Amino acid sequence: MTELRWSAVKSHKTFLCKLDERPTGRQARAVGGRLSRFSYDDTGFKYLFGYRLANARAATDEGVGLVVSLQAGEAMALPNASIKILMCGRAYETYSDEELSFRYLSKSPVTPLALSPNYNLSPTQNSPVLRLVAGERQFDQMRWQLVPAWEPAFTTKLSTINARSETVFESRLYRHLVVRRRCIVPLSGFYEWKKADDGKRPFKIHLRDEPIMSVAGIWDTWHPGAPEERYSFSIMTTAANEFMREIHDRMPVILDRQYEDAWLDPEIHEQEALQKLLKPCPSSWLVAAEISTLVNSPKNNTPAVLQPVAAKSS
DNA sequence: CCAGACGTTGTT
DNA sequence: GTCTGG
DNA sequence: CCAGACGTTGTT
DNA sequence: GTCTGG
Repeated sequence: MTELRWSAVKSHKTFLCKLDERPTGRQARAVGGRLSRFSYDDTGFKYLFGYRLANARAATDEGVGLVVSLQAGEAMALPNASIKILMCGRAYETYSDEELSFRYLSKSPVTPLALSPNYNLSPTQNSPVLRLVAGERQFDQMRWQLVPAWEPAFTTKLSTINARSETVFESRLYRHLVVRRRCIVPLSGFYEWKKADDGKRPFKIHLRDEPIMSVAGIWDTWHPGAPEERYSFSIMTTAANEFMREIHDRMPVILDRQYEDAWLDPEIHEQEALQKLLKPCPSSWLVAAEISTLVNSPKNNTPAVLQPVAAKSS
């Protein structure tokens, strides 16, 4: 029997351990901790919550998954264990219809988008997106998190809120989109969380000299032509520039205004030409301010989210 | 041929 | 839908 | 990105 | 921990 002591655990939490051998129900029952909510199947496998079942079965080649919950400092004994412990975007849009139209269409809004400020744009929410339709710039509301056309429902389990610019031309999922379906996501700014000893500290990042940044994106149509037709998009990411590296090692691709036309033009297909646009913007374009953790919950959508906290050395 | 992946970020 | 792996 | 859920049987 | 939802 090997004993584990979870001294690092600060509060009640659930862990996934990986065992070389499956504990029997009796042993597992005897070890203490908070095991009252396990269930069993008829082969003696032990589960906590339904989806753990799949994890446990999938792991049989390398060991068996067992989920346990312990209080801080609680110990738990496990049989025959060389135990491995598997413990292992957000943005804001405060511009108006008018500001958006003058910035990108050089005119008043023809078909108003009826925008209201979003201080906490989160994945799966809609955002106005600029693309070229029949040669004309056009805004449409699209869902942030690209849903591939072949998904049976307008949702996906894939992590498609971002697309890595370094590999997007090789990606089975994205490569045909980056060649023909590019778009611009107009953001007032975006948020990043900086890891610190005391947890994650959120920052807002925006352009120093412009109220709106043009973020490179790709979009797709789900069930094209059908009544339930929907649009969705993904934001291109790249390595952090020197400025952003203080906060995070990745950042969105912010386009130079002179390259916006090229990025939107669906007739441009050459990878080399497009790849040149997918670079980190100059550090001098950006400013950042630490904000409160109010931003953490997507439910908080008020101007207070943008309020800087007192300056602090980092 | 069919089955299964297709993605990102961050952490160990 | 399209590609890779078995 | 973060927040929040994550389960069953039987009984009231 | 993993997964889903916003």
